[in-house]
Amino acid sequence: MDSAAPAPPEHEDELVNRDRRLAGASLAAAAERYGLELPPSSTRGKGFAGRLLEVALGATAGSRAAPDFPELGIELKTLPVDLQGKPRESTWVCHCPLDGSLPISWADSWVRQKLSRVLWIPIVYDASAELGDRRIGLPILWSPNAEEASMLGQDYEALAERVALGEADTISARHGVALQIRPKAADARQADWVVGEEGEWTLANPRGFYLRASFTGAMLARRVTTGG
DNA sequence: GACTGATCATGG
DNA sequence: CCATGATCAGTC
Repeated sequence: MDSAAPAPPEHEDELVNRDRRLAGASLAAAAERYGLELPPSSTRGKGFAGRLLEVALGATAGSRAAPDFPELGIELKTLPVDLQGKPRESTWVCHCPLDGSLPISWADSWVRQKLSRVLWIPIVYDASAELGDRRIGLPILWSPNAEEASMLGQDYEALAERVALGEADTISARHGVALQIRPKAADARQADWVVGEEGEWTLANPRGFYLRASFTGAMLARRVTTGG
């Protein structure tokens, strides 16, 4: 049942206030409130927190390639953190095409668009917590400041250059200070046709862009300790 | 404990 | 199948 799901928020304030009312709730409690079944384990529940918050906050984009709140231009991201508020994981941003269609410049990139305005919702838990015991934290509405945009842009353009040179095979998660490229697929057997170093077509594992935990951690620390 | 590569679920 | 949503789990 999704009868408890609200209509899309019309203003940023409304969106943020909705999450403030959810803050402190466990995922189990929030799931019950919105009529979602709690997955039987965290392994089977990857992505559950994100889908739950989409329902709870009235996101509309579903699985389409659009912001979660198209009218507000806001992307919703849950961010798993430990009890000290430190990110436990990197953050998925978007697919990284290896077929020659990836924009070379940061200004034209989908990564920049996706990250231009993000509502971060911390999911707070320690290592022993079951999925349902993880708690929803206070939201942070974020846009990259000059320093953050500069870091992201430099990483992006360095990575995009490697992709453009057909060095897909040599791209690993080791590159990039804030932004990295990692495998992103149902399993390692999945493959896409990509342009190789000699311009030939070869198969490679699908990749995506991720934000390193060190980057989101610094972002959170700045926003929390300075008040915004 | 951090980090990378691998993997799980849902919907169109 | 491909996009969305991420976290797991082995290795460094």
